[in-house]
Amino acid sequence: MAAYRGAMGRSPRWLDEREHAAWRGFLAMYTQLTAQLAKDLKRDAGLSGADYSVLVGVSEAPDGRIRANELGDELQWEKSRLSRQISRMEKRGLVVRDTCPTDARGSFVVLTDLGRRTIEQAAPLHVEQVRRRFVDALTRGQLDDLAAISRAVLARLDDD
Amino acid sequence: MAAYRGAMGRSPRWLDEREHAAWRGFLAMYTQLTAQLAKDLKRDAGLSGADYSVLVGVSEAPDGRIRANELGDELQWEKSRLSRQISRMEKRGLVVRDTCPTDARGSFVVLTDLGRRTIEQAAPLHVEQVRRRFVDALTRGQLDDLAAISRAVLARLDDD
DNA sequence: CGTATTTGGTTGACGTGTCAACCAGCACGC
DNA sequence: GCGTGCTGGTTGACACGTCAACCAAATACG
Repeated sequence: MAAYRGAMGRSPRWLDEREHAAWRGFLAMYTQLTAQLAKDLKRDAGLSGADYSVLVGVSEAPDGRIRANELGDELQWEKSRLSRQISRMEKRGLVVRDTCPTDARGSFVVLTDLGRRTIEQAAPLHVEQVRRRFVDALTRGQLDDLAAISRAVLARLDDD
Repeated sequence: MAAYRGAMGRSPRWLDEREHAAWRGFLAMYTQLTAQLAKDLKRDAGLSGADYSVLVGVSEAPDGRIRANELGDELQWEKSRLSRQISRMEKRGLVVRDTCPTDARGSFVVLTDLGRRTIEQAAPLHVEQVRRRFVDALTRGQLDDLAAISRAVLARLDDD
């Protein structure tokens, strides 16, 4: 979603220099930052970002078990997305599915030993990379600025 | 790439509250913002974000023609990604490929009439949505803050 | 109670992205 | 000129995501 500067007939309010710099910079920064972090994570722990998110979600739940349902809410993922991701991770032995005794439709996602070892090894490395590539590049003030910016945009999205 | 708060043995420097808020907020904001903009774009113009970027890149080039090569550099895309994207767009009649007279290996991507009509219709609508959902949610100061933050992170990435 | 609706989850079809292998053509050095 | 390597691009295999259709179990409600 790059910007467009071509000809147009009486267009709406175009982006001025300041707005354009913010928007393009933001997009480029996110894209490159997450691409680099994904590479780091793959190299250091053999995980994709999706793998990592799921392992974090499951490992934080009591006993390393969580209803697929809840995990989906927490990650804000569509159910089909979660289902496919869990299938892939199950094949690799990181998690297993378990039936839910109180709701026959539902299922639990359960961390395996391998899954736990994997996330416990991956998490500190990942955090270190986030720090190196993101947190440490910014001042405390900038971190607060960014948090405020994020809140403002999210609030706007919620309004609509 | 959510954060991890589980147990760990003498981990590296964990993220404190401020850092965590900035990082999680940033990720959530980007994810939701771009998801919404993608929906807008699909609904308003039948385009994906990738379609839009390509159409912008091609339409800005003289005569609506650009070397695949250059387009890839501009978008920072891998060549295989661009190749597949162009194939899909060619099927839909938005662009066509053309051979390059001065380098038999190379090819041009050329905007069709449909492609031009499409981007000229889509661009103002898209910009309006970016304004609504992003630019107008922030103050001028915040736009400048975000641009500075982006520069800082990108500079850090470049160093490594 | 019995039917209607909602909820939890899987799957098929397909769009999209990456990596590695591959091929052809250019460019450089001797 | 002619290897040798670099560049431009495509493709196969696979990871990942969405949408819509589907199924079964739970729940709501007359």
